[in-house]
Amino acid sequence: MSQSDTKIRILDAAEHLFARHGFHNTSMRAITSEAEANLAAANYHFGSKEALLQAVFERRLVPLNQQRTERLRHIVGQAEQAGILPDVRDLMRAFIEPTLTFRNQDHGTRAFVSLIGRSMVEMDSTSRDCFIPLIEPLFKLLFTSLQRALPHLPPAILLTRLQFAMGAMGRTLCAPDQTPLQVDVESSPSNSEAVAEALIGFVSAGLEAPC
Amino acid sequence: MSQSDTKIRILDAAEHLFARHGFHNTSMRAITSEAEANLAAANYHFGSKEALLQAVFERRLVPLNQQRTERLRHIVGQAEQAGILPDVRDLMRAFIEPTLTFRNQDHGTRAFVSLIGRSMVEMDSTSRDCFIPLIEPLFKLLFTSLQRALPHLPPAILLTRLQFAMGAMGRTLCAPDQTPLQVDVESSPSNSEAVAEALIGFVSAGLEAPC
DNA sequence: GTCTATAGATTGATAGAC
DNA sequence: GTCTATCAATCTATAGAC
Repeated sequence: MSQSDTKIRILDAAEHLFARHGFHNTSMRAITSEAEANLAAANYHFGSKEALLQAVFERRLVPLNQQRTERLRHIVGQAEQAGILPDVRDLMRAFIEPTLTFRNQDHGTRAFVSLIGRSMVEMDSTSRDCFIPLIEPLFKLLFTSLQRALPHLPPAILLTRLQFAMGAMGRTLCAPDQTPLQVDVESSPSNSEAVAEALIGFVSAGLEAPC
Repeated sequence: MSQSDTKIRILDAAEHLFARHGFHNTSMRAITSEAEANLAAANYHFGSKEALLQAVFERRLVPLNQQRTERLRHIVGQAEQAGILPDVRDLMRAFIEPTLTFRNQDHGTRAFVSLIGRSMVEMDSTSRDCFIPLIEPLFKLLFTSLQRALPHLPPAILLTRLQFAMGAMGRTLCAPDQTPLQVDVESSPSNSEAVAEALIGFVSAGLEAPC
């Protein structure tokens, strides 16, 4: 075959292991082993470990971010047409919800969303060098859209609050099921939709808080 | 000398490098090099790399958490005595503020606070095994205190929201100066106090949001 | 495109002299 | 307690047969 599915199996395995253990704590051998492929094949297809990470990001993040961009533009456009301010909750939902919907597609996208969450909160330079260029235009669009929704809020304050929101969101995407700090509680919202709605409500309230 | 300061220099270097590059991306050689100590000396004093991480956590986190515990207990006690509900902002300030105050003491504590932030958001199992047992009792106290402040809120919802707050806080402690996703903005709140107040306002608004 | 074999560097940890 | 020297394991990446 001209395009072997080995390449895809390696991408899937890398996605899974980078998400679970992080970039530096995942070896090429672990990836090719899980992919049932050869170590040399991975370097043949991708060139290096870092280039493999880049490929993992690009495969899914480009279409996902396009979807989010369109939703944001639509909300801002509709509000402009109606002569009203865009709604903070609508904007944050446009940014957050596609990620969670994406998450529920299959095991691959599920792992990918964890990787996104990890990349949003980690400081690791390798991951950030791959991730930030792919997310920055969308982040700027979100920022300017929120400026329209909250015209009274100083931009510097908005930016600071948006960083808080990214922290809350990143941690949630990274480990949505598990409760990292356990507390005895009957039941926590298990399904993604409930967590997403709770997150949207939380960050919207924080963004809209009085100054 | 019976207790060489080599041990302390190694602790300081490990604290700094673990905070900046993470556990797995920091080598024992990098630590001993920065500490101007010998590789074998580090293993002599601490036994292993993981035990060194444990020692880094314990040195500062135990007194810091004791201070936070006392502040939380004081707020709950005062409210109880006055026959009113404790205030969410006061509770979150008691949890967050000592960390930032601690941060401004010297370069060592500054690096340590970054490490705490990193540990709050990362999934890495090694760091978590060392960190979680040290923070869990305090986290449970914060949770029960917030339950008193927000008696109408279902515990499961409160727990979910508290996880969001931990994400926002962890990311802030991890990288308070730098703006990971750059946006052109005149000036963002540079000093720790302003960021801390913004964070307290953000998470309190999120916790108090209607259900 | 896929494999074996291996180069070349780096890792955590330890033995043993002083 | 501190050092040199080194072990054994692991890592990324590549050369070369098929």
